[in-house]
Amino acid sequence: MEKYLSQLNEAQLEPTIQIGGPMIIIAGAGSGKTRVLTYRIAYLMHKGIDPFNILSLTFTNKAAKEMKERISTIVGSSESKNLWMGTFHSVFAKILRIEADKLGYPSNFTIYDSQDSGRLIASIIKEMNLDKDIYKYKQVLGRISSYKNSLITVRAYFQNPELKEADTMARRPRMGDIYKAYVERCFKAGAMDFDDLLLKTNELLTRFPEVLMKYQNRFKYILVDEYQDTNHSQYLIVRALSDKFQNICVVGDDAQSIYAFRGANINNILNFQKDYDDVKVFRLEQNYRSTKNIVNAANSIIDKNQTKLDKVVWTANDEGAKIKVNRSLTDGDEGRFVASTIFEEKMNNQLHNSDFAILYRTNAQSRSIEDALRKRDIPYRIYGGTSFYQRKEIKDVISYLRLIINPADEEALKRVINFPPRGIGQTTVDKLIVSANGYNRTMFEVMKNIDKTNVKVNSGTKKKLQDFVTLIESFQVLNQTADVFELAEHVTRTTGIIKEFNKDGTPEGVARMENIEELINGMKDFVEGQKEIADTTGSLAEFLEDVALATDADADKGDPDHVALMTIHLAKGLEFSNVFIVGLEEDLFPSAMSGNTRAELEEERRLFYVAVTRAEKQAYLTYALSRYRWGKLVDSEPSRFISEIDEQYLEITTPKEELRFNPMLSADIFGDTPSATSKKASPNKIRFKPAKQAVLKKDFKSKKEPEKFKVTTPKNLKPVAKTGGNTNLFDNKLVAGNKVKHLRFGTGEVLKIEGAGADTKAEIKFQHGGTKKLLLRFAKLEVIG
DNA sequence: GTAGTCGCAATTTTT
DNA sequence: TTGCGACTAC
Repeated sequence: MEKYLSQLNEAQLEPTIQIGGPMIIIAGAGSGKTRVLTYRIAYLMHKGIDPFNILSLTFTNKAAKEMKERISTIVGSSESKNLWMGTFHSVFAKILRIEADKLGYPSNFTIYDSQDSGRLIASIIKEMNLDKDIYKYKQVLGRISSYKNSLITVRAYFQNPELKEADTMARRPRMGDIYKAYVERCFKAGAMDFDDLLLKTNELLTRFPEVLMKYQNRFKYILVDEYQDTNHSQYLIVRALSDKFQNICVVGDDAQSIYAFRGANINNILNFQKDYDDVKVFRLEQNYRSTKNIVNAANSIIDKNQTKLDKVVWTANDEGAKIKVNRSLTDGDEGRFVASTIFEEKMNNQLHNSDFAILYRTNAQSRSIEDALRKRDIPYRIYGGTSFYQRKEIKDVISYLRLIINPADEEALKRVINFPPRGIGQTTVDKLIVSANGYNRTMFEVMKNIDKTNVKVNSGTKKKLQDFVTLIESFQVLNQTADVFELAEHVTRTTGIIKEFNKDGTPEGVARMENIEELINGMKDFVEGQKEIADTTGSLAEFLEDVALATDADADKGDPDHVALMTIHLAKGLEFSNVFIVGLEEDLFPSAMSGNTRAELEEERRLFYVAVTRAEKQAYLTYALSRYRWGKLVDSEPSRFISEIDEQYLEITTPKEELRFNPMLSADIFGDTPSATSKKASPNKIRFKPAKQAVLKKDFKSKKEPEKFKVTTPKNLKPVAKTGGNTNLFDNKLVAGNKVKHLRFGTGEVLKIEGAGADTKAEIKFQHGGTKKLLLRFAKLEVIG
């Protein structure tokens, strides 16, 4: 143990060996807080505290797993195995299963993911005959989620006229009714959504003092990581559990609070000292991760925020390289810039793919980056997005398994009752739902007792329904003896899922098959893995719980040497040698949705801070002048965040090719002139338009746009039919065989056209100067025959 | 009841 | 651009 403690600096050591009492560790980015947390837990155990009495709550399952592994190398795995470690959701799901009967739930309750919740809400809105344009299911879901996170139950909702009034003002007077129906349907289906896992835990601890006492006595020592991202519901759980012994240690960084949108309350960390008596406060301010340039640049960003704790992050590391800022014409160019930079850096400095990460604000941005990486044969992996377990085919298989465990699970039932198609259509399903609601029974029960109900279906359909019930029941029997792997294989075969995806030889079908195979292989690993863990049985129920709470950040498979692509949110807690932060444009980052309040903008700024502080050695900021958004090319302007960084930490780079090929530059859209002399005169300046002018400017621009493109497309270039009414201005096409004249390369013949839209290229054989591929939107081509 | 086509809305971020 | 829901034709 001494050996480990000696690795810590003094600021780290103090909180590590502080055993009892409430304490807060305010840990700057890269200050080694994970190390402090792990060593602290190891130290507690070293001091004789039973791991059964330690609860450690982390932000992701992956973080928990890694921490557990590190602890087991210090104290041995037989000890560390008994630690309670995981996300709020996974830890309390386990506890809720144990205590489920107290709340009237079955212990095998299903966990609805957001997709299940969304579908159920959409279905309720439809059943209530409400206008789906006013009651958008996503907004309704968000609203319900925030009620739950604030512990506003259905009853509390109806007792508080203000809430109802607020929803009525928002033109959604029936919100409370939807909420009520949703909660009832979840309960009837034996299902909890993500928010329920916290809400019901609170209910459990408040309604049953003896249960509270039991867990207070069990969790004598509680640690919470990423405390700045806890919501009210989580806050109350922590408070309740730590109330007796007050051995509560929270770790966090207010500057990295980026989850307010899902209810995280930054005040939890800001007010921690008021919540407990004699709070010991520790600060970790030395950054071990990044260069001086990066740390200082990040500090200059976060300085712009008003709401923050007092803290100065510093580093003893090298000065390092400046942050490179790159401007591109389009998102496609941005991708190419990133790919070619990675390519060159790898060559020049013997770096690995895994030394690079590309971070973006929204998942939709990954596409253009992917395209460019693929063209350069750079292996990459996308984290997040539609995760593996969200894929249709996977959810279908999982839904069968969920039904085996819990036939009341309505969302699972609706997914697979007619998949693969077995002649049970929407009409029949609707009848079942109506009947089930009428009898206050589950759909499955209605199907099973169809003769005793008022459901009117023809005899053929009745037979089909009964067959389906029998099918599921036969699986349930098999589940008594078979393990997860065997069961899943049986299910996919007998239901015809395999056949369904195999029958069309389409690439999609093949890909889906492969995904299902991967799932089943994963089950095999799960079965094997569980055998080694003492207190688990490797049951289907456990597998499903893992799946329900798995995040894509948890998965770690495939070739480890890849470039990582992910949203900034997902990157929190990670570090990479070289980091690209792409899409630094107004209305994208900061997001257009966040522009209204100071608080929202500050959260965006913290997000930017998180992004920059991921980099160890080199950070790149990129932005494009125009970008495809929902299929249309729209103009963008540089993010205000770039200009908020102190200029001395930046290096502005603009590739030479852009100057050469880019007629847009000569259109003087920056207010710069493109001449070499003026470039020299202000090499490191980006001109920023004041944000306030943004709206005006957009109007102005949209009128000017056609003008701009005349520059790129000479008048006598024959326009070919444009697609739809879509204003895709790049669609003027050449055809192979055209004779063209290029300003620099002279005359030539078009050999072929490839690509589409903004990426349309022409391969042209010039009379002098050989064959070249030119991007049409850059090349000044004149058709001469 | 099914399958195929069409039109429209969507993009923040996730346990 | 994609994906989903609604509509239509068998």
